[in-house]
Parts: sequence; structure tokens; C-alpha cells
Amino acid sequence: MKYADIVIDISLEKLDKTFQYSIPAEIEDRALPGTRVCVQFGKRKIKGIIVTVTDKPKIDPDRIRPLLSVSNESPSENDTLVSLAFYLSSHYGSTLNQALKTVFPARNHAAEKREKYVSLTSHEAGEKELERLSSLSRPSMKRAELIKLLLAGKDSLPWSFITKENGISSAVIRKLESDGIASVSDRRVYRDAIRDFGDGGKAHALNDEQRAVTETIKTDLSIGKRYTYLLYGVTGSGKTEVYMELISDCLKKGGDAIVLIPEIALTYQTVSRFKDRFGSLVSVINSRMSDGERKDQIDRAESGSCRVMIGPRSALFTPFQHLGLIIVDEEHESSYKSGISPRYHARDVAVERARLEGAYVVLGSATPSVESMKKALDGEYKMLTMSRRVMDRPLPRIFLSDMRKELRLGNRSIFSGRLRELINDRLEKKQQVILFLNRRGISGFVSCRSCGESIKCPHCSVSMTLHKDGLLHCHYCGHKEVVPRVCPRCGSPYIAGFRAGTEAVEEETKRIFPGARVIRMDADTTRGRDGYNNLIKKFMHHEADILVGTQMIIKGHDFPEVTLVGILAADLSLNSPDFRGAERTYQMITQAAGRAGRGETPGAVVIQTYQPDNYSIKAAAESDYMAFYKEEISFRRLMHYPPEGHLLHILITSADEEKAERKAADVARFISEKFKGTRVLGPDDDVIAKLKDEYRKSIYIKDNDYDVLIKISDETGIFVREDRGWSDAAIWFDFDPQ
DNA sequence: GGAAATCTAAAT
DNA sequence: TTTAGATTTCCC
Repeated sequence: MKYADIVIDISLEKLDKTFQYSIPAEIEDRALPGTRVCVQFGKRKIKGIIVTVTDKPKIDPDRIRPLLSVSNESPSENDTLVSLAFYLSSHYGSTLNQALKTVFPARNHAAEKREKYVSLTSHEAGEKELERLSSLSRPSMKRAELIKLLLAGKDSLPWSFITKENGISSAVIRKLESDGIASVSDRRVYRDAIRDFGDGGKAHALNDEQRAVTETIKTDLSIGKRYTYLLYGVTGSGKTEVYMELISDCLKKGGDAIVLIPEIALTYQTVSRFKDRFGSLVSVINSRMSDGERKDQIDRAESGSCRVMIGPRSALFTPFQHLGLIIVDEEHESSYKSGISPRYHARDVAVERARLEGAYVVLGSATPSVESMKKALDGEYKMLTMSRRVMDRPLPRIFLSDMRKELRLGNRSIFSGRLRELINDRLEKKQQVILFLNRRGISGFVSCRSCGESIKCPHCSVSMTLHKDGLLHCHYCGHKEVVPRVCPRCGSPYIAGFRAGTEAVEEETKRIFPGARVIRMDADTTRGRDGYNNLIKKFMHHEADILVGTQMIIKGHDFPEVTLVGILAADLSLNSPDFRGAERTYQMITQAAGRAGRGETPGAVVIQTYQPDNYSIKAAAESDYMAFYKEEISFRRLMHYPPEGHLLHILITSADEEKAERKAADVARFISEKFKGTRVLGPDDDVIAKLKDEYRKSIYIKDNDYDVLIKISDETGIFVREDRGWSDAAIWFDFDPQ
């Protein structure tokens, strides 16, 4: 007797395990891993997916019930989404169940939306009835009106059109139906989230660089090559036009396309550009949609009524039947990394899905991730470059403001002399200004105001953070030391923590530029359904002169009247306590700079920093990506950080701090004893030491072999499951964290 | 997710 | 001691 382990298709965390069913002999050949099946579960029949097939029952065979049926629709071999779930679980160390639920999101049982339609049973019946009515002395006017309406309409008219817009009551329709002259039917309608956008058909001509890129790809496709392309194009070089040309080509060949964009960039502007080009073939999916809307978009994709899906991370799992192309816009964005298990990276999963389905991938960015650039340089991806802005608009002029000098000159304000001067200039010229405060990764690092250096861990080369015990901690290895009284590098006594907030910046801005109208955009001011869009619109219509905000303001918007971008504290991201600080800084500066001078007037950017000599800041100021990359990759190589090595982050949480500490120590001991060749760092407090009353302890594992890390997470998972003491503690794994 | 089993505490 | 109501435990 063969048995199948089955994952139940119910979206509930508790059922994150397999159930075993026996396989009736007559369907044995079709019951393969990945196959969808139907089983009796408790009192109900439900759907599931076969994970493994064995001949050993894992519980008392008397309790095992047989499979009811095997789906005939999609056998495992070509059900690529199931294969993708297997990939997710093995590559990101999650349970298969979690992976399957990621790929097949809870088909929430939102009802289908249906609308009633009215039609004549036949044209003649209508004519005849109209004739009969006209012969009457008191013809029913509304009835005649309805018949005329139906005769004029093509085949059927929506019920609501008749009742609401023509003022004919439902009684008239029902009477006509019961007399056998009209019939009422209802059919499925899709809730269209983007109805208000354009109708399609509008294509733009490509410039030389854009055409060179699309031609290269089309040539590769024509000889049957499916590469992953890294489209490295400076900000404003018109990557979206390239995407649309490729999508158009893909559609012509019968393929469907997925466009991944960072959630934050999913804006009115982005969507309307695609809608203008592809009309109703485009659909959008995002987390703000209602369950019903989301379900409808998935169903449209499955049925083929939509063929281009735009959305964040999760849109990657759109169940297209003929996927031809996946575009990952702004591929360096960290929001492509999922925050929940399986903590997959959408860029890498996109490449895997494309491989499984014979599609190809285009990764686009003005500031490629170090990971992708390395793959491109190694020949794993094919690099395509666009180095000019459309219409040959110049890149903005970039100024560095050395805040150490400002301090020496006695300027203690948040604005350097240069920035203040330029803001005044723009206000005079009635142009707009963006002031950008990169608050991400703000975490109490300590730095020297004289030389700019932050205090770093001697073992891990990441900034240490100041803790409530008064010591500096390294969040990778747990190294601790007292805050020095003078800077260890230059001996200056001016060392201090760095604090900043958008609110403070807003107030200071209003104080120094009293005539300016200031808008602040951050998590606080953009709450609510339309908070974000309202503020953007306000700024777009020039109802404000200065926009102060966090990273959300530099993504995916064209503000043609912005001619100055001020980056108030580049050090905030530079000194984030992880190995990506420099990379994020380069990206942040370049993306922010890309916001300046997108219209007719050339733009300028001011970068304020205490570390003007840092390679990422210098390279960003000179728009020299490769200079940045070379420094960065050698740092990663030296420290064995990704992509020149791999890092596994293990997080242990518990409401009981002592317990979290004990369990973290258990895990660290288990791993260092069992895997002697790898480096186990920690445990120590996580960067976020406490969240929602849960204490968080971190362990980092470094190894050059990714598969070793997978093995460690698997075995640690087993170790934890076998220990009864984990009931009020939890463990999380994250590979190559962002 | 839903039914059944078990626990909890207040009403008889 | 009873029992409605809440919580937890199965379900292969």
C-alpha cells in the first residue's frame, strides 16, 4: 500500500503540517508529488496537494483514509507553481506548507461579483409586443420604453442601466420576463481596480539606446535564447519604455507578462503609463485591495482576460498559463525580500519561475544590487546598459556638503551653507525642493563630528549601536565595548549619537524659510487610504514649495518642477548596523538625485555628510557606479559577506527575556558543535531588541557554501521541534538578509 | 476552517 | 453539581 503526505488547502497557520492518505491502486500512477487531490478531512471534503509518496504509514493505518480523487487538470510535471513552491521551501528553509501558501495565496472565499442582464427572448417577440401595445387604447408606456431600449441594444443590457439610468422599475422587467418576452440572466463581472485609467494603444517611439536594448533581446529570443538581463540604465533613461516594448513583443507572441515593482512605487503614474499602452489587458494587484478585487485579478489572469500583471512581490505568483516575461523593476529594492517565511527574494524567485516556464527575466535598475552586478559581470546574467537620459536631459549637478567643516565654521543647523543658499534660490525662482531624510536603519550609532567616522565592530566592520546598558554592541557577533570618550581615530572629543526626525526637520525648515509652504511626508502623515496620494497630488500641483520626507518620496514620481534635492544626512544609512550600509547609501543618493531636474530645468543635489571621503558617497556624487562596486565587492570578499559568501540570520523570540537568551544559547551551541567548519556569531540582542513585548535574540552564521546554511537551518528546525521547551518561544531563519 | 473535546466559572 | 460559554484540540 502506498501513502501520500498531503498539504491541506486551508489557509490557517495551525495546519502547517502534512496529513497522510492511502492511495487507491487504480490512481497510483497519477498520484505524484505536486498533484492536486481531493480528500475527506474531518467531516468535509477539501482540496490538497501531494507533497511526498511513501509506503510507510506514519500513524496507525486504521486511521488513514483513502484519497478521494486526483485532479486531472494539472499533472505535477507542468504545474510550475507547485515546483516553485518546492523551490521556495528548499531554498529559503521554510515548510512546504508555508511555501505552497505563498504561491497559492488563500483563495479567500470572497464571493464572485455578478450582475444581472436583460435581453429579449427574440427580436420578433419584442416587435410583436410593441405592435400589440400600440393598438391598445392605454398602452403601458414604461413597458414600451423598455422594449425599445432592448431592441436598440445589441444583445443584452445591464439591469442597473435599465433601472438606474432609464428609470424603469424592476417590476416592469419582471413582468416582461414572466410574459416570456424578455429573459434575465446574470454573469460574472470582474471588479476592476484600475477602471479609471487609459484605454491602451499609445506607444512612444524609442530612442537609439532603448532600441538597441530591445533589439538585442529580441534577437536572443529569435534564436531561442532565454537570458536573465540586467538592464542598467541611469535614472531618467526611460527603462519603462523598454519594458513596454518587450511586453508588447511578448504579447504578440502569445505570452503573458509580469511586472514587479516595489510596493512604494506602485503609483498612479506608473499604472496609468501601462494602462495607456495596454488598456484592459493590464491588471494591478496590491495589498490595499479588497479580497474580492484581488481574487478577481487572479481569476482574470488565470482565464486569460488579463495578460499583464503589475504588482509588488506577490504578483510574481500570478497564475498565468503562458508566462513569457518577468520584469523586475528597481531590482535592488529591499522590499523584494519577503519579511515572513519563506523569506524569499522575488528577484531570485523570478529567475527560477522563468526557468521553469521557459520565460525570460529583465532586471532593471539605475543602481544594481551588488548581487546582480556580480552575476552580470560573471556572465550569469547578460548586462544591457543605457547611459543617457531621454531627450538628452543632463544628470543633475551634485554638491557634497562636508558637515565637519560646517561645524568648524560654527554652523550647528541642519542645513549646510550651500543647501540653504540653493533653497533660497529655488524659492525665489518659484521652483520646488525635496528634502530627504533617510531614516531607514536609524539605530543609535555613535560617530565623531570631527572626522565623521562611526564606531565599528573590530571583527565585523559594521557600525555598533548604543544600548540601554550604556555599551556599544555589534549586532552580528555580540562584541561589546564602552563608548570611548574621544574618537579612537582622530582624538576629537566631539563624539555623539545621531538623532534626527522628519518632524524636527519640518519645523526647522519652516523656521529658516518662513515664506515657504512645507509638506511633510512620512509614515505618520500618510496614514489612511488616500493620505499618501493626497499629499503627492498637492505637491504635484505646486501647492507647496518644499517636500520633507523619508524614502517614500523618492520612488516612482516625476515632479517636473523639482530642481533641488537635499539629502540631509547621508550618514544615517551609511552607518546602519549591517553590511549593506554603503550599498544602500549609494542607491539612496543616486535615486534621490534622480528626482531632481526631470523637467526642462536642470537640477541640483546637495548631499550633507560627515564622511565626504567615504567611497559610496564619493562614487554617488560622481555618478560612478563601477567605482562604488569595486570597493564594495572587495569589502564583501574580505568579510565573506554576500554575494562573496553567505549569511544566515537566526532570530529567537520570546516574551520571556531569560528564556529567549537560554534558547538562543542552546541553538548556538547545537550549531557550533554539529557544524564545526562554520562561523557562529552571537547570540546577542537583535538590532530590534524588543518588539511588541517580545524579546529578540540573534545568531548569525557565516559560510561560503549556501547549501551548508540550508542544512543548518533544516537541522536546527528539527532540533527545535524535538525540544518541548519551545512552546513560548519561536525561531526564524533568514538567508542573506537585506 | 469547523467540529468535538476540554476547561472555566458562575448559577442553581 | 450543573451547564453555558470560552478555549483548545484534533482532523490523516
